Amino acid sequence: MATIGDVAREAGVSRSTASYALSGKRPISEEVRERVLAAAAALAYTPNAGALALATSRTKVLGLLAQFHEDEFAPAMMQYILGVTDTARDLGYDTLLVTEADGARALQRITDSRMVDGVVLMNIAQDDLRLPILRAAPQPGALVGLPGDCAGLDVFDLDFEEAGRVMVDHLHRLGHRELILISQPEHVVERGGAYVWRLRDAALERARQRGVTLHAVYGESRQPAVGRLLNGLFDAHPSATGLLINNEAAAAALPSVTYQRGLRVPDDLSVIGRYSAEFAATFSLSYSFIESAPDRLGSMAVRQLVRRVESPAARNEPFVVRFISPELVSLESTAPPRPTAP
Amino acid sequence: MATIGDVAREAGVSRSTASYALSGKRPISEEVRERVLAAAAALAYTPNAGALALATSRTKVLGLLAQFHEDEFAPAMMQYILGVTDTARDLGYDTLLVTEADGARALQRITDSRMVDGVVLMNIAQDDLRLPILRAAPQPGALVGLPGDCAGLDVFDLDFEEAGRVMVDHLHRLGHRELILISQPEHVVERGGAYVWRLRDAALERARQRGVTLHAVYGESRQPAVGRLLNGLFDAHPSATGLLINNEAAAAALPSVTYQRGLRVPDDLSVIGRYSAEFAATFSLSYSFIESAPDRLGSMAVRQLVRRVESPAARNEPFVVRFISPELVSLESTAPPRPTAP
DNA sequence: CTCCTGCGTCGAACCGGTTCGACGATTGTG
DNA sequence: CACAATCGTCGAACCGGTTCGACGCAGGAG
Repeated sequence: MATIGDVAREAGVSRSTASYALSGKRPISEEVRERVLAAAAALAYTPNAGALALATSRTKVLGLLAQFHEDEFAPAMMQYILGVTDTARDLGYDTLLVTEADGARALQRITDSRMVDGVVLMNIAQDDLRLPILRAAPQPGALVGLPGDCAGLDVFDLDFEEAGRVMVDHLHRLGHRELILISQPEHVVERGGAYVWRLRDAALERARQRGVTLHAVYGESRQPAVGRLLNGLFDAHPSATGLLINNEAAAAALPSVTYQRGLRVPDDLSVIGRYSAEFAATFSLSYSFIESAPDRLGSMAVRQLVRRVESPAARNEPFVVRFISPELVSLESTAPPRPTAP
Repeated sequence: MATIGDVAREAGVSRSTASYALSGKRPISEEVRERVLAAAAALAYTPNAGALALATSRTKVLGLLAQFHEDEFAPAMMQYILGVTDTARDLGYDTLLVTEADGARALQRITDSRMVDGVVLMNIAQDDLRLPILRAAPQPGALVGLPGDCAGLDVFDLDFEEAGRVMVDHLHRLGHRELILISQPEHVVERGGAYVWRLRDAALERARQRGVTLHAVYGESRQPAVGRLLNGLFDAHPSATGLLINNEAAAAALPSVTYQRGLRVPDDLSVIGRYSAEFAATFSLSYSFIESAPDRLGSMAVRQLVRRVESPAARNEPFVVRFISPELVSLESTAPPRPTAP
C-alpha cells in the first residue's frame, strides 16, 4: 500500500507538504496541491488507520456494548444496533460491536486500549457495573436506557412512566375498569431492568387514581411458557377487559392465544403493546402500541456522543438525561368494553 | 494513560526491555521481569491499540459486512452476527460491524485503511460487487453465503439444494403428491440471492423425479402482504397437502392464517420450514424445519478467517467451499395426507 | 533601496509500540 | 588462563501519519 511518503515522492514534495496539501491545514500553492492530489489518486493512497490514530489520538470508531442474555428477546435488539451504526456512519464513524458477556471487562479493554473515541452502552441495569468504568474512562459515553445513577453520563430512554400512564388512561377513558399488565420476566427485573418497574409502578399508581383494577404480573420470554402464562391470566381474571403488554415475547404470542380461546380483539379484549413499529410489522401485530423508537434512541445517543467527541467545548457541557415521549400508534385494537362480562 | 515508557522508567529498565519482559519474546531475568510486571500492574498499563497496529500491522479487529435491505427480514440477521462476534472474541478479536448501504465502498475503506485484519461478508449476491474488492485486498476474507464465483475465497453456506430435496422427499415419503413452495420475495432473487433458486430448483427437480406436483412461488417479506399471499395460495391450490417455506416472514405469518382458515397442522396441511431453531423459538413456530444454523456458519467463517490471518502457512492453503448439511428438526407438523382432499 | 511581512515549503520531532544489532558480563570449554 | 558462546539488557531505527518551528523568497511599505 502507498504511504504518504510515496505520495510525497511521486509529487516531488516533502511528507509534511503532502500532508498539508491533503488536509488543507496550511496554505499550499494551487500547483503543488494538484500534484499531490494527483499523486494520491494515482497511488490509491489511503491513510493507515493505526498511524492516524497514533498521531491524532482519534480512531473514528465508536464502541457499542450490547448484552445478549439467554432470556432476552434478541430480535428487538437489532433495531437499536442499526440506529447506532447508521447514524455513526453518517457522522463519519465506524462501530465496534461488542457482545461479550462480561461487559465491564470489555468496556475496560476497548477504552484503555484507545480503540474507540466514545462508547454507547445498551441494556442498562439499575446498578450497572459498567458505569463506574465508563465514568473513569477518558472517552465520553452515552447510554440507551436509564440507570439508577445518571451522574456524569448522557442518557437516552423512552419515558416508561408516561407510557404506563398513557396505557391506563387510554383504556380507562374507553370505560375499562379491570386490566391486566404483563411485564418482562422476573429475572429481567432481578438483573436490574428498571424500565420494567418504571412502567409498571406508574401504571399501578395511575390505575389506583382512576379507580381501575390492574393485575400486574411478570411474564416469560419464551414459548411455550409465555402462551401458557397468557392462558392462565385469562382464566384467572375472566372479567378483565383490557391487556397491557410490556413484553415483546408476550405480544408475539398473543394472536395464537386469542384465536385458540375465541377471543376477539377489540370486541372481547382491548390490547395495547409497547414495542417498535418495526417489531409490529415483523410479527404481524395489529395491536395499538406505544412506539419504543429504538432507532431514534440509538441515533440520539450517537449524535450526542459525537458532539462530545469532536468539540472540546461540548465536553464540558452539563450531561443530559433525555426521555422520548411515548407515542400511541392506534391500530384499532381498543374499544369500549362489552356491556356484559365476556 | 501509562505508556510502555512509563512502565520502563518505573521498573528502571529500557523501553525495549520492558517490551520483551511483557511479550516474552526474548529471555529476561526473573527479577527484571517481575519488576516490569509489577510496574505495569501498578500503572494499569494497557498497550495503545493504534501504536500496536502501526508497529505490528495487526489490529486484532475483524470486519463484518452485513447489508440490511428494506425488504429483508432483519431479526434473522442477529444470529449470524452473534455467531461472528462471539467466536471472534473467543479467538481474541473484536468486530467492526459495517451496515453501510454501499457495501463495496465500505469494504474498500476498511481494508485500504488497514483497520481490520480480515473480513466476513454476509448477504452474498450471485454477482456480488464486493468480491473483486475483497480479492484485491491485502487481508483475507470469508463469506457466509455462496456467490456465483468462489475463486480465491473461503465460502460457508447451508446446502440449500439438499435442503430442497430433503423437504420434497420427506413429504413424498409420507404420501403427499401436491405441494406448495413459498420462497423469498422476487426482488431478493433479482438482487442475486442465489439461495432462493438453489433450494427451489433442486426441489422442483426432485419433485419431477418423484412425480410430485410442486407449485413454486415467490413470497413477500412483510405483513399483511405475505398473509394475503398465503390465503391466495390456499385458494388457488385447494388440493395441495404440503407447504414448504423458504421465507421467514411467511413462516411467522402462517399460524394466524391457518387459524383463520380453520386449517389444522398436520391433519389438513403438512408444513416444513427452513430457518433457525432460535427463530422458531422466537416466533413460537412448531413446524418441522430445516435448521439453517446461522451461528454455526458465522462461527466457521471466523475460525477459518483467523487461521488465515494468523498463520502465514494457512494463507497459501487452497480455498474452501464448505456446505452445512441440512438437518431436519421434526416437530410433528407433517403427517400422511388425509384420504380425501380437504 | 532596504526592511518587514507573510506565503509556501521543508526538516525534525513526536505519537507508542516492536524489533534488530550490539555490547558487557557471566559461564563453559580446551 | 585465554577465548568463545550465551545470557540479559540497551540504544536506535522503524511503522505512517501530524504538526511545530524555521527558513527562503516574493511583494509591499516606508
